[in-house]
Amino acid sequence: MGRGRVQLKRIENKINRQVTFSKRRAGLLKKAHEISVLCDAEVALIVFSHKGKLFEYSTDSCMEKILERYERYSYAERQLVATESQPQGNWSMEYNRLKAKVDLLQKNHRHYMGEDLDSLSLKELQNLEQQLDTAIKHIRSKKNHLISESISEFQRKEKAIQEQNAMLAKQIKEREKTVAQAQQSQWGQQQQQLGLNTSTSFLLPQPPHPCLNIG
Amino acid sequence: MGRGRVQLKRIENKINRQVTFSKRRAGLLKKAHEISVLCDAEVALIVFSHKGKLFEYSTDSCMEKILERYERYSYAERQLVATESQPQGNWSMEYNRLKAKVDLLQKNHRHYMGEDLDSLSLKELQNLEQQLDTAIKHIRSKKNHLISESISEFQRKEKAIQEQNAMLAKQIKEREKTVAQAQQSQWGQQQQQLGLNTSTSFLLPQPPHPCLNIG
DNA sequence: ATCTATTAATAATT
DNA sequence: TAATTATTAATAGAT
Repeated sequence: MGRGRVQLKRIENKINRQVTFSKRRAGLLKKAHEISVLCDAEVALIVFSHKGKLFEYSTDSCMEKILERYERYSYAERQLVATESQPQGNWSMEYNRLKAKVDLLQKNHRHYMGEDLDSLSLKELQNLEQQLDTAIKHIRSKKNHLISESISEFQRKEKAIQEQNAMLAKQIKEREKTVAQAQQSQWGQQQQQLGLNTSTSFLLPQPPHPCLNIG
Repeated sequence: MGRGRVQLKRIENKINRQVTFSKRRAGLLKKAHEISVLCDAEVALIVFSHKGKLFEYSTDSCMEKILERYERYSYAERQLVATESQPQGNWSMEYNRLKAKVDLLQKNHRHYMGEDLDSLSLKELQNLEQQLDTAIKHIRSKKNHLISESISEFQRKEKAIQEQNAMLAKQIKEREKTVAQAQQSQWGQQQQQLGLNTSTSFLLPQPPHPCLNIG
């Protein structure tokens, strides 16, 4: 949009760069405001010029609140960056920085517990509600996942145990057979020892049947 | 830019708002990147959707540095305020103690955001769910309280304004009467000045009635 | 998601 | 720095 297209790289001509910066900065701030109003979004925009001058836009002019909200969201990564070493220089400053962080986290935590809500605006309450709603959905989904996992684990175990049972029952049956055969042959031998003809054995009582009922 | 111009006010249609948000968000992030490259500027852009989802852009992906620069630039006071009670003895120990606290709070916070749930047991998840449920109930109750408060505030205001309206209307009517009487008496005087008997005045045309329609 | 008629942004120029 | 203008880019509404 302009006479001729433009390469996405640093404008080397200082004057042009300055002019383009002014124009595009205005456009960017305008668009930030527009999306904020049109789409009911919360926007924070910070621009430092090449020369170090600050320009900013924030929905409802409350940059601080938006930045706090941002920190709440992205603390996880932040911490990884900040958890390296201990401060080399000003202990006092670092200590206070950390203390402020603790205060903020504790305040947030109370809000997440549904406490100390008096200081919050309607908008903030709505944001909080939405956040908690999302969180609770995640938690329920995780919980349900765990539950269904443990159910299928139980089912697996049950099946395995039943199979083991069946195998054991089979083994027992086979052992019975072996025992029966052994007893039978032993009994035959006893008859032989008694000098009786095996052909007449069908007239004699059978050996007792070992009966093990399972389940 | 688009078919028909657009009013700068919240898009009420939910679908349209969502679509416009997607499109404009992409455009905004792109433009932020462009000005950053073309003009060698440092840009931080944070966008929370209506639903609370976060989108961000930052030059060279170092949001932290830019936010710190911002705070240095415009909120130098902040750090000065927090300089009160400090540990007298072992700075290192106190610092680490505080750091541990921050870690714990952040871990909790992530859980309250529905993140990092893998380390939690079923029991812990159930506790968390219950806690959030309670919190959300408090928040909703607070929210509803605020809403009903602002509704009755509006009603009060409406009533007051209506009463004022009625009073103003009454005043205007009285003023009309006064004006009419004044005109009437003026008209009567004119008749007298013309030497006519006032008793015959009923035969003469009445003075025009000044009619001020309101609403 | 993709298309396209339109508006908006802006690069070059004055 | 501020207009103007010729172009390109963004996007609203439609599909």
